[in-house]
Amino acid sequence: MDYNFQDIEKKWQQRWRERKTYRVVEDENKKKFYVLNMFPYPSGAGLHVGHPLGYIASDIYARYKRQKGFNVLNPMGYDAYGLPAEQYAIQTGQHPEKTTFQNIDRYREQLDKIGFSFDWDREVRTCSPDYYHWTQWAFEKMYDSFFCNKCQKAQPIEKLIEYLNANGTAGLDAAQTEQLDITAQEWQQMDARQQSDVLMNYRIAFLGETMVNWCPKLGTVLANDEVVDGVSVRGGFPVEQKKMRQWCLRVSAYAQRLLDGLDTIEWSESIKETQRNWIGRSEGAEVEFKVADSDLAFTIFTTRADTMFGVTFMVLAPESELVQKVTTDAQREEVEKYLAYVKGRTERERQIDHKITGVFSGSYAINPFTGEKNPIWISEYVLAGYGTGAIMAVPAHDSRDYAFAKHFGLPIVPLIEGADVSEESYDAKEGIVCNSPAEGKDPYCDLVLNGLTVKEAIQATKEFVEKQKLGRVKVNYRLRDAIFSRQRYWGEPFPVYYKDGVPQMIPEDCLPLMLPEVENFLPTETGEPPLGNAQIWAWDETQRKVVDKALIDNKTIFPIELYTMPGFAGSSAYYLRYMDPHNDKALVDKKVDEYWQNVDLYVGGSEHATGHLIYSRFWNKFLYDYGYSCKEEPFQKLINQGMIQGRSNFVYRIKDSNTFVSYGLKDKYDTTPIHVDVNIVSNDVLDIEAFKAWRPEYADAQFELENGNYICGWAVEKMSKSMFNVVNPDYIVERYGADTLRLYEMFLGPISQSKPWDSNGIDGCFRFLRKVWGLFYSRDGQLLPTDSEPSKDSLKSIHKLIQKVSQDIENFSYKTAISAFMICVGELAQQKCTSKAVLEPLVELLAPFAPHLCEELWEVLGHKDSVCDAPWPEVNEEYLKEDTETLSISFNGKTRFTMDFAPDASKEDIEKTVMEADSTARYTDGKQIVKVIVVPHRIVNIVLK
RNA sequence: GCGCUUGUGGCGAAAUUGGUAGACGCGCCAGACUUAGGAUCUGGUGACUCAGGUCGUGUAGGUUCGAGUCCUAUCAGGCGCACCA
Repeated sequence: MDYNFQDIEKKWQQRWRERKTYRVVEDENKKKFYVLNMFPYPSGAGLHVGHPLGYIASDIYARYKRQKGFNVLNPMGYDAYGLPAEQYAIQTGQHPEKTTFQNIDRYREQLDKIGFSFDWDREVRTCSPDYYHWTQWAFEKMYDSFFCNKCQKAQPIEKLIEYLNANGTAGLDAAQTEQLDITAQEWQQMDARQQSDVLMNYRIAFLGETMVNWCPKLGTVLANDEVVDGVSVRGGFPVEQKKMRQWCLRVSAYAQRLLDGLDTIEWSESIKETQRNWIGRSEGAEVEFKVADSDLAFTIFTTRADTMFGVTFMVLAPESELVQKVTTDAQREEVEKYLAYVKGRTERERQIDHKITGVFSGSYAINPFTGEKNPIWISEYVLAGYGTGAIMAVPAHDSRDYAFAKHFGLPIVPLIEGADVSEESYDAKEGIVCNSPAEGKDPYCDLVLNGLTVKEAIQATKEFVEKQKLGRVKVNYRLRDAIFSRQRYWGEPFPVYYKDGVPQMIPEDCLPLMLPEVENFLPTETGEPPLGNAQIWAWDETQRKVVDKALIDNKTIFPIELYTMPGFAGSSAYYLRYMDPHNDKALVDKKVDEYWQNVDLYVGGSEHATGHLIYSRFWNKFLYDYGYSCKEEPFQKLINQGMIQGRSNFVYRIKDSNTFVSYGLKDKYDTTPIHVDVNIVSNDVLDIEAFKAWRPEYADAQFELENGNYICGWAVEKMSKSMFNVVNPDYIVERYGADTLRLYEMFLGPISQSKPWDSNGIDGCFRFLRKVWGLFYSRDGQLLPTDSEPSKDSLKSIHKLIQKVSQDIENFSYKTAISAFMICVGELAQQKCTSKAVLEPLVELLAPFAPHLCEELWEVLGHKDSVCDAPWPEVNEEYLKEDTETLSISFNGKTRFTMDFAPDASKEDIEKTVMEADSTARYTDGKQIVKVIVVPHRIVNIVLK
């Protein structure tokens, strides 16, 4: 009987649905295991074979863990807010919700065909109100919090208010936008609006006047990780810098904890490193410089405190507020000209060409270490957003300062013994310091650095700075606060209304604030975001509900926020919601959260390293501070699946003709390569009839063949519609079955590596499953399994397999596990094994990989329950033992001969026997054996003299 | 520039603490069965070769009885950050 995968798969998918095989409930008697995939954005194109890669990998692991006796949570849902649906809505007027739901249905249909063990009762959609209820709730919590630097955690804003009432900002150590200096009395005398502004400076979700990445084409702001090379990731439109009042999240407050947490989780080194880079911690010192002949002073940040004596000029960022203050009248005209030039340069231009530009301000700063006057320059090479927006320039030991100094003819003073700075700066942080003043010689300070190493000098200078109160030791981070507003329709609305311009949160018990209906998804004529088109969009404080905005009276009825939240809002805590998706009292019940804890295994692409994977760690840490999440890190182990690229096929048309030549003959003619749909090519052989039918213009095409076949050329490219290289999983499922697809995707190569989709090997996986089938049914449909005693050989084969597969799954080496299956099944077939005692563990082991087939075979073996609850077989070492062990005897790294030993022969026995063996002399040219080394893997090495 | 990472047959790739390099699959070759087929099954398949062997894991050294694996240098590809002081 043939392996009829179509019937089998249909049958079991239906049973799983009916029996709710994959439903999971909290069970205190079982250990939990939480497996999660990054949930997909349901795009209109549907799934291609790249999408399920990670899902299959995690599904195998989930099923394995379940058989191991764990209570496994393996949920799936949709990241349903997103730009494409909105763009489509703008073009067609179709509501994004409709498009999104259609796409979700399509995804679901495709996913169901692959046989995943998802618990669909736990599905979440970020766009559904009972989900975004908790996104809004978290936002309100962040609004009502500040970050205490001393205790390194979020605290209720009331605590801050209490503190301000008692002390003002004196001694306050909280994460803040800018340093404020307010006395308790001043605070108490402020009106509501002023107090609101002060609190904004500390809130974790806050309104900030910040430079944002504004994308005019998309009509919205973008987060830093949504901009690459000065253009938007989505669409590739130019992005410019613009100052806007925006909602922001104080992610930077958590920089240190985000960094420290990396040491506690099992992620790949490369992705941890990417996050460390993005956080960009640097230790240094802030030093205050006074401006000569004025009351002004400013602070610079440096990581090279040891170079204080090599400062020859200062540089301010053009955007710095100090620029106007330090510019002298004589220089004003030139400075203004320069500022205008900088303003005209786009972010992109600044990133691409690093032109050396700048202007002298006319003022001088006094080096607190030497009393020397250093000219203050203004240049775009100093960034406003990093450190203090001002630097001390040490041209001898910083290449950028060096280039600037050379360009403008400023002095260069080397400070390290033997450093030659005539051609380039000496940037390395090593060597012995010189040129600092000798002891007692300097009227300004008695710091002696000469003779110290750079590292020692940095330390000594930092201590000196702290002691003399010239500044302070400071840690700086590159990580910026996240901009949290988007000028779009299709996103979570902010639960915020404005009373006299002061933001107010909609009461927690009135959430969710539902996304209003609009007629038009474009910005309004007055330039408001799309929500400006909503008519029913005002908050009535007395009725506590949303009302028509015509009623706004600014007494009890107020306008609601028009911005919506960005894409990462909904994806930042979804893993918590899966634990308790139908709870309408809390994001997740405390008890339930304590059961599931956090995600044990998270699978997804590495492209989210500086986006989602930072934001959700931040979000979770915030919730953790309040005890809403019981684990500080959301994702314990992370596996990054590689991207599946497309493998395009080409046909070669002779120029100005309708004749196509096979790949091997193309060089004989002048040909043009043309992309051909990979779905009508198999093993690079073109299906000529299908090709003729593909496009009307090819209907009467002529072909020049090689050995009777038309061979296509190929190339690895991005999988995309325009290259005709998109392989749809439905097609593979139809032709080979879901189990073959699952097996083959895992057989393609290591999960974490990017690789092209290449259907050339899929037959091998299909053949393997058919061989498995062949162990159960003979060709004429007879059932083969019997209760007979298994042979020693077959027991050995299967126990070897148990050992190997168990190890490989734990290491995510699915490919080698499948190889082991192939070997074992080959051996069992050869042994004509029919014993249930062997076939049963085989089915148990294979079930995570090929669940449909194994359910069927499990039933064939007489079981009534589902194979997912079958126990994971245990290896019995007894069966693995050999009767005799053949040892290879080698010297000089080569095997020379072999000898047989009992498997439990001792090392000494082996040494003795080899030493005395007659055959030895034949191979050793009469040389004497001086040493016999017994090593694992049946190898004995002898040393000759 | 800094950081991370990967280099093994025609291809995708295996290889426990250093221990028979190339498992397994694809492709290719040969054979079987066949009223040629993109079917199935069996065997072979790193390269040279005087047929005994020799050489082979990007390159060059080193440690070792023994190196894909460890060390040093170097080359090439991929990814991330990048005027971050």
